[in-house]
Amino acid sequence: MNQRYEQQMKKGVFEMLVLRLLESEEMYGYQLINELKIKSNGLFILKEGTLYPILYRLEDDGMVFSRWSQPKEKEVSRKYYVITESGRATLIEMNQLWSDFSKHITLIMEGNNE
Amino acid sequence: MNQRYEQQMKKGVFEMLVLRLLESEEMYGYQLINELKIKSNGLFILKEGTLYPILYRLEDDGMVFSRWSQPKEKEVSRKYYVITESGRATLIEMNQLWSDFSKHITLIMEGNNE
DNA sequence: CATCAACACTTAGCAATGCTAGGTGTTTTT
DNA sequence: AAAAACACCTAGCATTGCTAAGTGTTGATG
Repeated sequence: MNQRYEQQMKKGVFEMLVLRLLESEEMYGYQLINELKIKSNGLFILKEGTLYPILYRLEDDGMVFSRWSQPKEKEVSRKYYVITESGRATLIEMNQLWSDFSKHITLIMEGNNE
Repeated sequence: MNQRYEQQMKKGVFEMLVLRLLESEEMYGYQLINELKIKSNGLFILKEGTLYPILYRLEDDGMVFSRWSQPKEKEVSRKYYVITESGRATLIEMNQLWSDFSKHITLIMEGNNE
């Protein structure tokens, strides 16, 4: 099938998923990509050129804030992202919205051919 | 919540939903907008500027073809869209993909905070 | 019967977002 | 020493939904 459709379906949930991962614990960019890949069983593989702009947007919107780690000898400095109260509140709403959507979509897709 | 997130979530399933409606019976543009609105309980309201480009894309991709109705006296001519074999096959794949996505997303969203 | 809403289709141009493809620099593996 | 992996950044492109405009018809409203 056309790869385009697959990509389009994935769009729109990336921000929610990233925020969801950050709800559990603060993470840095590269880590988020790996965690999402693992947790989604390889279904959601974010590209760096996709993730970083998402993080900057979330930060602009006040959903997260970032801090650079203080690396201990022979460690790279990493930029950690931390979810804010506003981010947690938004995540709850996103989750609700998602439940609604998926319920309705499933209904339409499985509906009888009347 | 930011309206942006809502819109983004809806993107990506519009084509699938339109194709699903056309699977039941041929329809014209305006009709599709109303049917989707009713079937989704007002959740998915396609704008004309969104739907028509979708239909043209589906047609370009060979998922549907269109025919103008021969209006009987005092009736407007309407452009009906009919799903093709290729469209039916793609719809099956889209449906499978959607099931996969929603399953994984729900898992991540509901997963324990480990 | 004039006006306005609803029906029905079309499209140019804008905004948002994911990706490509490049860049920088560090650490680990080979 | 070289290559791969880690970690971050970003300009520019492609796709897609929407705004806002246009055309023309039919039906309701006063």
